[in-house]
Amino acid sequence: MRLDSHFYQRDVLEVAPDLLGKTLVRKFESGDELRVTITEVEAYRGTDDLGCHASRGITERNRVMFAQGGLVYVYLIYGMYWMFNVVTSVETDPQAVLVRGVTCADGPGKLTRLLAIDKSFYGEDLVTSSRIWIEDTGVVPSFITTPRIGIDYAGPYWSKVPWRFLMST
DNA sequence: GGGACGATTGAA
DNA sequence: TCAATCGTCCCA
Repeated sequence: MRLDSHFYQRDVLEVAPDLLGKTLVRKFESGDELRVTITEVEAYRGTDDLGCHASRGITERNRVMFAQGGLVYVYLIYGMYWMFNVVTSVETDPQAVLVRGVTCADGPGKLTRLLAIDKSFYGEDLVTSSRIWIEDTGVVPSFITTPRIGIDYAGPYWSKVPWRFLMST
């Protein structure tokens, strides 16, 4: 069953771990569906979080983070990889979950390549989209947490907050 | 208008 | 350890 807006419009620290074990579905124009299980995510939370793109205020790139939960936030990194994020919480509260890993693709850049996700998905609504959405599976996997990856620039506190969630079963 | 820099990856 | 590669952001 497809996750609805209530699932997404909660605090990112609740949504992020809840996304583990869920099924990310990508439906192509050909009609083929690629279904993968989310295994690794990271939470980015508000303007105080120096690791979060929203920490420097609203910009052209991050504006969708300030919209309601359930929308897709996609951006290009290192000039070659698209990062797939799920916006959470409510309007004006900028939060997002970076999906870092799924079954069949063990990295954020690899999974967007596998699922053919690019800038055209910016602002896509996971609640109503016909080409990408997330389904509940009824499975509640156990998980572990670690600091987030690749954000040393965020300083000693924010670079070490244990907001990376990894499925452990 | 110009320069620095990534929420990464894969090869040396 | 290091290059690839370019849109975004910030300063001038």
